[in-house]
Amino acid sequence: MTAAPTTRRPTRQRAAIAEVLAASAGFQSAQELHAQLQSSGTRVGLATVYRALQAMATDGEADVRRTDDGEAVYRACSEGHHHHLVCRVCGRTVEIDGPAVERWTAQVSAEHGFSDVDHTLELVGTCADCR
Amino acid sequence: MTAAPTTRRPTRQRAAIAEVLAASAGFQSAQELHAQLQSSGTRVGLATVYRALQAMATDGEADVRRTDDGEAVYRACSEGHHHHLVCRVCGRTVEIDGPAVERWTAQVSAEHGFSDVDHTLELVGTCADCR
DNA sequence: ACCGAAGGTGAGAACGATTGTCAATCTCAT
DNA sequence: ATGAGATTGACAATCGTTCTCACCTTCGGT
Repeated sequence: MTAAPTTRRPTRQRAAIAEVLAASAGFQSAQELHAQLQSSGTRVGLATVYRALQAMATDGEADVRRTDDGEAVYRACSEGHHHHLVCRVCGRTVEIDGPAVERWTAQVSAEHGFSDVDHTLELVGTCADCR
Repeated sequence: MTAAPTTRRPTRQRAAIAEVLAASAGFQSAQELHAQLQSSGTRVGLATVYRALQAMATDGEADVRRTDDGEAVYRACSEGHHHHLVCRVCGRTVEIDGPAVERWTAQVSAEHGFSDVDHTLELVGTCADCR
């Protein structure tokens, strides 16, 4: 859980995947990432994308989350994080920053004796234009 | 997404499913629930179990959560809306109530002109016992 | 109580994301 | 350069979940 038991070698594919992941702000599924690589001309197998993402998640280089329909989505771990307010009709997305929420989560976590707490917050509503 | 426009009829199967769900304390997958019904002699189709659980979740009668491997697990929802603090190691779950978060989301939503905003917040960390 | 209409059910097929398989390929240390 | 072992990729195999469709129930009117 703390170290990488299996030796991990640097490869062209891993680098490409890490790069694409780091380049985008939000969470992406393995399939989306694979599609991006394809369209950018980088030929990488889908299975490899899955394996690389899992490895990164295990090594703490990526965050994993499950969408409502069970798809696994990944995000580069170190980047600053924010949340999204999504319109359920047109899909418009607003990035929001929630210092208040961050503070609250930290407090609640501590109260229950939890450490290394990560959080996911998503707001879904109807935007002014779609009302 | 906000109301249940489709009329929902009471049936033997729905009742059985709701009962089993209410009878157990923790989260269960649709498959586990189905197995329980089978062994207790209640004959219900797996597809029906899935449909019923989804309906209950939509109607706010059940809580849904995704396990790390993407399986959907359900639990009877006591009442009111709350969030979860889940241990990433042992899966222990603490229900938390976040008036501060509720307030914050309402405010942010209003600021951006969004209405009927729903939110999902999940905290994942390592509990004291698993540290 | 009887009927037609619309929702509900169940068995099995279909789906789609993810994982396993295995020969070919690539990296690293020697 | 070379051999050992990690990595890759095309494809098959899993497995939870959803779809299809013919049959069964419940509901509202009569």
